[in-house]
Amino acid sequence: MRKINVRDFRRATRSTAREINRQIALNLVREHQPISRADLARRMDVGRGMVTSLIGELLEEGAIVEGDTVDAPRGRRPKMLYVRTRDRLVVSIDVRLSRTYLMLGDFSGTQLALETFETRFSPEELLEELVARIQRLLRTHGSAGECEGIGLVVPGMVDRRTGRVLHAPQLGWHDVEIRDSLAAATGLPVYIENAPIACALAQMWLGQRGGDSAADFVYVTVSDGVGAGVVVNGQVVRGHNSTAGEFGHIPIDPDGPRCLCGSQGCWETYTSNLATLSRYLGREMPPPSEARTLLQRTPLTVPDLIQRARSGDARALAALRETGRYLGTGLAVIVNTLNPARIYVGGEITAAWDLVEDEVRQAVAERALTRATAATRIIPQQASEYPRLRGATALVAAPLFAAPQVA
Amino acid sequence: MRKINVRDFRRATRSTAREINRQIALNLVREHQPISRADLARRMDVGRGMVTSLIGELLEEGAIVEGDTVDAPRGRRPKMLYVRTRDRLVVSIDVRLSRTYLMLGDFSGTQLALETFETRFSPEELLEELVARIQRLLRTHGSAGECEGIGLVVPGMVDRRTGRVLHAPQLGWHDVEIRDSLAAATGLPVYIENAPIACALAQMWLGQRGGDSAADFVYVTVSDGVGAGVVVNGQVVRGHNSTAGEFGHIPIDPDGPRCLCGSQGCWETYTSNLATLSRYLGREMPPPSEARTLLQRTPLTVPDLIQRARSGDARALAALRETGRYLGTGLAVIVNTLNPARIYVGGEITAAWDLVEDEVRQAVAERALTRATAATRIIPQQASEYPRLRGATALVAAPLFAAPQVA
DNA sequence: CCGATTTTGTTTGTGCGAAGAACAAACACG
DNA sequence: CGTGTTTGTTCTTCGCACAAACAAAATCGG
Repeated sequence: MRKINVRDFRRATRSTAREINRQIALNLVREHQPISRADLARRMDVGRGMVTSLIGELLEEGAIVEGDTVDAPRGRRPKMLYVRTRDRLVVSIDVRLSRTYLMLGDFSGTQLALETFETRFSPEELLEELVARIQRLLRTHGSAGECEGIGLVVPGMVDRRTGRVLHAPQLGWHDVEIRDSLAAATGLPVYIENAPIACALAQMWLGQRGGDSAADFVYVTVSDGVGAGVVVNGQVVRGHNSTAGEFGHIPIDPDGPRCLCGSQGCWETYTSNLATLSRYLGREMPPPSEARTLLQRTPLTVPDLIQRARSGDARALAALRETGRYLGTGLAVIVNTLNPARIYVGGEITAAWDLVEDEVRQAVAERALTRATAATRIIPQQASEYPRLRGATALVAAPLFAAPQVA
Repeated sequence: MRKINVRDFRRATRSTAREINRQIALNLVREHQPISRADLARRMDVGRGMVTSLIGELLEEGAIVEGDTVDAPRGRRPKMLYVRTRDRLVVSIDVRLSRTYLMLGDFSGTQLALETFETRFSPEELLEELVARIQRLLRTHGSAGECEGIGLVVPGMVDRRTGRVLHAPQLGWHDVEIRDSLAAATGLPVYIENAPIACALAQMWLGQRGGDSAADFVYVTVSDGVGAGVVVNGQVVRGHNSTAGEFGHIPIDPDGPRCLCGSQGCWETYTSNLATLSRYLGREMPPPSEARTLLQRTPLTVPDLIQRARSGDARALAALRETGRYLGTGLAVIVNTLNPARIYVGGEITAAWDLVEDEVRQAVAERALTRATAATRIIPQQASEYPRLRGATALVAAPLFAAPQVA
């Protein structure tokens, strides 16, 4: 039950019904491919005639392709339909504190090429490096298809309308323009988004097919900072100023460690990678001013810590478990306030999920208000799946499959 | 950018475009009434012919009414259009811990009759009492119009599909069926919802016209418990198990007072009415087991406390201010995680808003992550406006104005 | 006072696309 | 090789957006 925005609505025109049905057909193909026209007609509850007409348009504009005819028990054998993905390329970029990842993939998220380089903190230098590498990638792999766009994921808040990076503390960026410059330099459409939201989009659009793609879920990223991408009613929550999802700074303990945000005892100060490492090293969470440099210089990483825990280092295990417990405490807040169908967790700690899962679950269960919410599925996503790069891909691919905006 | 749910979609049919445009026209009338057909055509960017046809249908089914012709500087004088509200009645019911409120009003929320009685905690007895009173109300005021439905607001979680009250601690209800019984006994459609969500709906649908009805806001109710109704992208957030919005139990201090929920230091234990009163009385927050009875027996109420504060009782003022500060701490969580355009606050404490506003604002500003979010408008809604009863009215009225579900 | 002008509201054709029926194609089976 | 079955196409009907012409009701200017 949505309210119509009387200041910004989209009236139905002659072609609106067609647009709606076209997108439904496209999404049904995406979800059930390979699928025949007749099957599609049954699923959409329309005559086969209309499907022929819809599919005809989709074929013409190259959104889907016709595959081979396939065997059937009786009657004429159907020609199968597929979403065209293989020759539609996407450049996916993940800018992180340490390194920047650059991937060339296709619409389904399949990786064709992957390279990384040390992140330039100056937006101009980063732009220059990116443009050069993108052009080289596209020259090298140009035969594989046409590039439909660039997805750019940054660790910070992004204004979706203007494309400006409002605030990215890890990069030291404030109100930085990069989307339009990159688009101008490459001649390709560029989509920019903050990391947790992009990860949520990837889950929504590139999650396993037939997999119960929930309309209500949260993707929590735990790494240098802690953030979340929230999906409600099948839509990403961006908020009024594009800054929704900042769960990293919910208070856990008013007397807790100082946080970069200026407050004390934020969730982040208990569950970020730095927090976990500090716990292991037996020191206090370092003061915010030293945190960033320390993070870049320290030889020990969370994967190292997990390695040690697995090798029998009891203190490493304890440090991870405690992070798990605090992680659960924060997740309980999400569970109670948003009641998502599931929570996906991304970040280095997921590599140790078998070690910390019990702690996380228990902490959630302790604070969850109902039995149903206490049982909320919490699903780790391994870093080896490159969730942020998949998110960047989703940024480009998703708009072509989204429901048309109506009313 | 919404994802189409391939398991539950609504295909566009011949009449879909008409439905969409009909609802848009209806909502434009609602927002800009009195409005002429010609003006409507300009706002919708269509020919006047189509508006004539749309309005013809809406008039026929009684959704809108034609008013008098009105003066114009030049040309033919337009006939003004209005949403039909005066002779469309709604029974609004607000079940609270102490008393139950019963209102007969019209579609615009205008009150025709209001009565209250002591809440029966037994669902059967409550149902009986409600049915008797509703029938009497409708007999007495039957001449004013026809009743279109009953809106029922309860202090607890409600499953919207089944209409069952999942959990209402204040009433001691667990998985109670009342919607269908009430519908069967009265022959009227009954809509049931939990209080904060209903208040949010009222804000969305019955908020002042021309008032910037935001698509992203949160309605926080502070009274015996603390809850919230969250609106994102113009839609209420109910969550996967209809339990979203339970902000009352976000942790503020792990060493804080025990809470009814079994945890410690929940927001509720610092900002509920009981918390404020306990603070004034100089005692610890009472243990959960005694809380409910104490709350019903204590002679002192929050309005009393506000009265004392205004009369110069410094300790009363301090207690209220501290509640304000904690209120702000919790609101900051909402501001950072959901980034709403505004937050509405309802509950007894709003009567002292001038006394506590500074504390609230400051606490929010301290923890808000950006300047924009720190400036999030926080708007008190006085209890004298009966927000929950207005919410009950909105439950009945809103579905008739909602955007048609498409794709 | 009467025609020109302006604005509102209705009516009337036209074309897009859903709805459904009829038809053609492709295959299995006896 | 006919018959039945399923897929895919074509064709007709009808609702509704779209646009233009038309009728109605007011002001204005001579």
